[in-house]
Amino acid sequence: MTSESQFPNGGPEVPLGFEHHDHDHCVDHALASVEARCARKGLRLTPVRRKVLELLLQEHRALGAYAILDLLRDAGFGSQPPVAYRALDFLSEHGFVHKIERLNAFVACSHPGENHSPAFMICRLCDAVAETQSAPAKGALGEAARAAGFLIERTVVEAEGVCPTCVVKADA
Amino acid sequence: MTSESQFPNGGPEVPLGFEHHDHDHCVDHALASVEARCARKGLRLTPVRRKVLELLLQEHRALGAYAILDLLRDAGFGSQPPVAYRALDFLSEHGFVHKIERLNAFVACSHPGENHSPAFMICRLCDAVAETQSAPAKGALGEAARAAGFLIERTVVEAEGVCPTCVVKADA
DNA sequence: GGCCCCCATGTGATCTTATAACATCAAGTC
DNA sequence: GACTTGATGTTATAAGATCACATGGGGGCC
Repeated sequence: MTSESQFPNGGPEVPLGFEHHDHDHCVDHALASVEARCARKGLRLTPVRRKVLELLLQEHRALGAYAILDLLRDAGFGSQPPVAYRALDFLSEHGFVHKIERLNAFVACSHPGENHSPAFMICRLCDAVAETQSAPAKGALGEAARAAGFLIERTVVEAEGVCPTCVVKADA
Repeated sequence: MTSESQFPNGGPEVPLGFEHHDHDHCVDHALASVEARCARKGLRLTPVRRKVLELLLQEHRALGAYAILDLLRDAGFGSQPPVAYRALDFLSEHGFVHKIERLNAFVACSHPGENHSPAFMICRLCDAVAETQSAPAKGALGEAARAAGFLIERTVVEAEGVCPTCVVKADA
């Protein structure tokens, strides 16, 4: 089931960053990096948590919690919602995955550093998601917050639109 | 039920804009303004739609679709989810209400103009929501989008944190 | 007037997403 | 070896959203 569910939106040609890359390498690299960070910070990257991260890295797109749960079941883990949600809670609490609020779905973090306020570009045609950086506190929003006395702790920044690949397709 | 459900998060003192104001006046004004805009654009502000907008203006905070549905039922309208969702679809399509993705909830638009990309500040302690403007396409996000060839059509910008009132309370 | 079409509304059923509550279990501490 | 803590597993249920189909009201048209 894993394999035929992998690219429901038209093929692998528009992965997370809107570009091709050496995927196996990037998965391994990301996993290793997260393992190292967990070791350093004394976090327990247990089998379920590691598997969820690995699945998200492998699929390289936003997955709903229940899609993840299906994959977990296939991999021999528990198959009840809390299993997936707890792993996702842990991973997103520590910045290893992000929730895409607009899609009620999750992606592996594709950004190197630790502290970052991610921003996402979501293609409404193929559902591809790319992560980038934002600095919302620096713009109009930050100004409004300061003026109002509002303390920003976290920001959700998601742009919806059309990814480069789908722009080309639409023109054709 | 309408009245006791009105301020479940600690009282009316921190409404939409984190500040006091003449609420009756602001509701009437907003309703009239939306009516005028609908008339001008040939949009049908039907009784259900008008009621939903009025409820959101009156409560002056983010309400979930089912909370709205309860209020609609109390007001004698249909009580099945599509009733609320259809009205909300209409209202948000035309920018009269906004969905807060982070809360799966809806607020009446508190911004005058027609074309705007709203941004929100959400207090995690009292759930108050304030609307402001953002220009996400101008900052780091816009730059990344241009570089990637991504066409931004719409943005979700939501800041989570602590509102001025709750900052004071927390200090005390 | 009578007909038709469009759009909005109402309703039942269903689907998706998320959490509550409680039992078990393994690792670490004293 | 008993005790605590955090992770996992399972059942049940809450909360959010949509599908499919029936009804009904208001224009335009003849």
